[in-house]
Amino acid sequence: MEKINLIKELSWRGMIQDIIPGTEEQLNKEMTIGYVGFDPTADSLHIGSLIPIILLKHLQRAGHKPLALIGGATGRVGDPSFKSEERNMLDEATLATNLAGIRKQLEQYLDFNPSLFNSAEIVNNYDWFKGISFLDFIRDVGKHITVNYMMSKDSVKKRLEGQSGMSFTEFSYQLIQGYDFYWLYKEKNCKLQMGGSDQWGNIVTGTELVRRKAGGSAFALTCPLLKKADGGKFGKTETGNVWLDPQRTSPYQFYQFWLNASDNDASGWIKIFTFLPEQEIQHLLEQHRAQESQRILQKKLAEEVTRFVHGEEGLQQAIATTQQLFGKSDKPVNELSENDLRSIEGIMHCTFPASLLQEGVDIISLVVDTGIFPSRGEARKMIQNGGVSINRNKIQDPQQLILSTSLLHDKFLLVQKGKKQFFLIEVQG
RNA sequence: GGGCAGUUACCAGAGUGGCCAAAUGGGGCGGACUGUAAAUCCGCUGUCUUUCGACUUCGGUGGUUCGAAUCCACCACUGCCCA
Repeated sequence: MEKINLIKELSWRGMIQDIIPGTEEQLNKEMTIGYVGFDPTADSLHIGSLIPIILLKHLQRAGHKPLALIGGATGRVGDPSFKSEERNMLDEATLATNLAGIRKQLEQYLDFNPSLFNSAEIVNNYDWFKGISFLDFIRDVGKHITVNYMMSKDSVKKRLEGQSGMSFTEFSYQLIQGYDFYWLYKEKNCKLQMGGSDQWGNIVTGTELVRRKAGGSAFALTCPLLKKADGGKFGKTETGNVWLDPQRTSPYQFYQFWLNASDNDASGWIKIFTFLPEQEIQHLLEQHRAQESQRILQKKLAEEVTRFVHGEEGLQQAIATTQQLFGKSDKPVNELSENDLRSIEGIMHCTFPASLLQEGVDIISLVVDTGIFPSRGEARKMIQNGGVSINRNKIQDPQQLILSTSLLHDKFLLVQKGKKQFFLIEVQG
């Protein structure tokens, strides 16, 4: 395998925000063990965690050994970095399920084959923290770092200036995370930590501990935090977070998320979230500029990331569904075969008693009884705003009756809430 | 322990006895335009309701008043300053 220069690779992709001098030399010198921490805040990772995963993946591809640290201990405390308020602490049971879920996911994305010289590994910082007493910790670790140093961190300063204050628990967080790095350095010869730029302060505390307590040198780099070009939060859709777990976010929804990227976002994201080589990306960018309405970038981006996360099969499903829902939008809906309708993956299915349709049901009752809308008032408002369609026909009149003659293949109704949220009602009985 | 300031809808933040379901901004959602984009414009944004309207909300609990987010008392929480 030809040697990839990790730093060069990451920097053309725009994935380096801060880097400790000497990191590149260290990586060129020897096979280096590097780690990234994952927060066990849910039992699935979401696309925000995709960046750390990709960082590890790049590390592995460059011939170094990736460690994924799951924060079993730190998850109990809560990272205060740039959050305006203290986070809820997780109870032990939730934490355990979350850890298991995340572990399973990580195993899909990194190569854990133990015969590999640089096989990935998962570690849980609870394993080393559970044996440390508070006294030991403040004596052996706290001793090396001054409060002045800790307070000078931007993440801490912000909270001290803010309205909500900061508990000692949160303040200690950087020491705990710093100790992780020290422990991994000593026990696993891990010399590199990567993470989002909001972690920079915590990471540097770690390298500081390695230097003062072990007399060694440790390295680090951070990746810019992602925001949408319009300043919005990254990774949200109409329906909430975008998860990696196909149970929570179907491959179709996942694919749609990327497909909906704005031009500005897509050009940055394609470098970060795909492994395509520089030349190919340059080429795509040019193509896209030439014919913006074709959305070449978005399509490629969605394709690559969906394949990475959900595999070829998930991708094909997602594309098929997309074409059924959007691709034929100028053709009449009844061209969709029964099979097409059934195979539409990732949209919400609901059922409705057939008998009621014989008489005709008013649109509002239909849409509320199937759970598509939570209340009649809301459904009415949405219809009055022109936000509801049945079988691709916009409903104009909130009083409108839906009859069984509207059914596709005598069974289905395709309901749209807004432009992009689809529901398939199947009549029964 | 003492002094001061604060607690309003998803967030920020006005409101200081009736005109308050509560200004404004942001966010969210929908629509138009477009390329399932961005920008722009328009509508909705406490709950229920076809309309009228009904009901619940301004940290908590009591009180004053015909009437309280607004006044009073106590409690809780938060921030700042002093010890």
